[in-house]
Parts: sequence; C-alpha cells; structure tokens
Amino acid sequence: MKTVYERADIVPLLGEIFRELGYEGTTLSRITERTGIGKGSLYHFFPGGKEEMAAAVLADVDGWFETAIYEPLRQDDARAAIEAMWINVNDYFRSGSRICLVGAFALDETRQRFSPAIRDYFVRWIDALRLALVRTGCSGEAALAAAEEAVSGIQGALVLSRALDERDIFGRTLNRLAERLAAAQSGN
Amino acid sequence: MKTVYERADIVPLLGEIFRELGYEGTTLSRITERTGIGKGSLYHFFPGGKEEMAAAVLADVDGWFETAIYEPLRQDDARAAIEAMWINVNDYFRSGSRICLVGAFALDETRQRFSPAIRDYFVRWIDALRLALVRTGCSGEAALAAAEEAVSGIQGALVLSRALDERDIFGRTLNRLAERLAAAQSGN
DNA sequence: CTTTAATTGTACCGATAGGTACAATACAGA
DNA sequence: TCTGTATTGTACCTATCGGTACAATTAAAG
Repeated sequence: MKTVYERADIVPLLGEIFRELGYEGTTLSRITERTGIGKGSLYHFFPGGKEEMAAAVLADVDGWFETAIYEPLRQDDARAAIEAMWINVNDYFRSGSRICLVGAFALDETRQRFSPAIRDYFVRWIDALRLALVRTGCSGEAALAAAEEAVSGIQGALVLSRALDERDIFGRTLNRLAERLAAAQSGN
Repeated sequence: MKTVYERADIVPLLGEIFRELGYEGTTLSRITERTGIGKGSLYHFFPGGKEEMAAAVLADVDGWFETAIYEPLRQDDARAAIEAMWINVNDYFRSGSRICLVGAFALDETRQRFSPAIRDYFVRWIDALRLALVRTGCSGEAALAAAEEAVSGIQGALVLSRALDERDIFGRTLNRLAERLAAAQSGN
C-alpha cells in the first residue's frame, strides 16, 4: 500500500507541525510520525531538506495573507477590508489556539535563516493596513502608528493567550485592537 | 587550567543562550561552546539536565520581575511604579534586542514542560499592574483590560521589533502603550 | 601540609538527528 | 498493455543529541 502526495498537499501539514514544535523541534521522524509521509517523499518534494520545507511553509503562509488580507486592504473599500481583516485574523489563528509561525520564527535564531521573508511579511502587513487607514481619511503619520499598533497587538495577543491558556482572551484583545483602529479611522 | 563556577553565575549565562536559541535549539555542546562550562559542571549543578537548566532560568527571570516590577506595582506609589515599569521593561529587553524567554517558551511545545511557570509569570504581571491601576482610581474592569493590553502589547512589541529588526520600533510601541495606560489611570 | 568535599574534564553510552542512495512501486500517456 | 517518469519505502551513513561514570583537580578547613 502506497499513498501518493502532491507538494501542495504536504505544505499545510508541515505548517501545523512547525507551528507546534518550532523549527528546531520539528524533526523528520516527527513529520513522518504525524503525517505518514516518509523521507523518500519529503526529500523528493523538498530536496533542500528541512530548511526548504520551512521556507515553503513560510511562502504558503505569506501567500494566504497576501490574498486574504493584504490585497483587500490595498484595493477594496478600506473600512470593509479592515473589518474583514479582524474576522479573518480571528479565524486564521483559531481564536488564539494557533500561533503565528512567522512571529515564532522571529523570536529565536531561526530568524537568521528566514529573516527576509519574516521581515517582508510584517512590513507588507503594516503597509497595507496603513494605506487602508489613509484611504479612510486618517493622516499619514497616525495611520502608520495605528497600523503598527494593530499588527504588534495581534502578535502580543497570540503570545498571551497561549501563555495563559485562556479561551477568551484572544478575542477580547482583538476587540480592543479593533476599537483602537476604528478610532484612528474617523478622527485624529 | 580549570575555572570554578557557582550555580548563580551560570543561570544568567544559560538564560541568554535559551533566549537566543530557544529550548530545542539549545544544546549542551553549544552551551559549552559559548560559556566554556563543560558537561561535568553543568550536570553537577543541574542534575536534571537541560530541563532543570531551563527551569532555573525561568525561576531566575521570574524572580527578577517579581522584585523589580511586580512588588513595586503592588506596594509602592502606583503612578511612580507604573512609570518605573516602562523604564525597567525597556532596559531589561534592551530596547527590543533581547526577547522575553517566557513569551518565547509559550509559543511552541516547550510550553507543555513549563506551563505553570509561564502562566504564573503573566498572571502575576497582569494582576500587579491591575492593582496599581485600581489604586490610581481606575475602575476594576477597566484596570484589568488596561493591564492585559499593556502586557500583551509588550510581547507584541518584542515580536515585531525582532521581525522588522528596526532599532526604534520597540521604544515607539512602548511609548504608545505607556500613553494608553496613563489615559486609563486618570479617567474612565 | 593534610584532609576532605566540591567541582570539573574526559571518555564513553545508546538513541536519534538530518541526509543520501537506490530499488520497488505507482501512474499517465501511447 | 507497454513504457517511461514520478513517487515512495527501506537501508544505511556520519554527526550529534542528552546523559552517565568516574578519575583528576580544585578550594576550604584544620
């Protein structure tokens, strides 16, 4: 009995494992153990080994955010896109029970391997949000500050909700952040 | 040639290594490589091995925050203690170039090993800050929300400043958070 | 200067890390 | 059905993992 995979099917599985175990904590044997995918397949699709796997996951995450969040913020109706962002963020991170892989990689030495990708993810998020805020009539400087505050706040909410292991704190914090952002839109 | 250590001297060194490499990324050989301390000494002071080393570091960090930040928040003049907190936090995290070990451990599977210590660190921080806010005249509910927002915001600032690798963003975010907290003190 | 206990360097251990080689298998197109 | 390519399981490699054992060395007390 043999199961045949495609690269696109494997990447999300790898994503969950890297999220849970971190880069160093993710071993090939644990990947096999959790997914049933053997080394043969893994190195067939990712000849660069573990590092290429993690890079593929980062690119996948980045792509998801690009189409689901950044592009709407840049192109669609600003207020609607911002509102949709909060909903999508809450869904994506499963109300705080799922962490941000990019943020986690930023904290330890893993950052050195992927620093351009990590940096880019956050720069583009902040910039897309900033542009949306400007379109609502917010001044340039205030828009940047508000965008940084929101993106930074989301990362903090993820850390805190995992640390406290409380169901509702992520949603509560997201609501506070959304209110702050709404305040930045109308006035100032 | 032989150097003699004490446990108290080793713990801070281990702290910096765990901070940089994470729990899984920290190996005994890398500890030796960076500190010159061999396995003999390491297992003499920490018979429980790597896990005991990390636990000792967490306890050390916790102790520092307890005396430098939590106790003043509970006992000293509330406004002065809050002001001192922001300065101490900025110093401790070296303007964002040093991460929060407890927050980092919270993100991956390492959390399972130390979840009570991780939880406690944040619960006590939030609670001490909440009490200080109440003493300034802030209502109970608003105080809890503001305390959560501040502690969560600090963690987010650490993630973001590492990810962007920008010198000034940590200080900027801390200033914003301090202003929010100041606003919670006077009114509401 | 001894004695004694605390501390440390070195040599080891089995298990597992990431990675390679390659034959066996599955599958798509002719 | 046959053929060639894509995919996969297995065996194997070296390096290193966390950990143990213990003799050599050090510092402290008398």
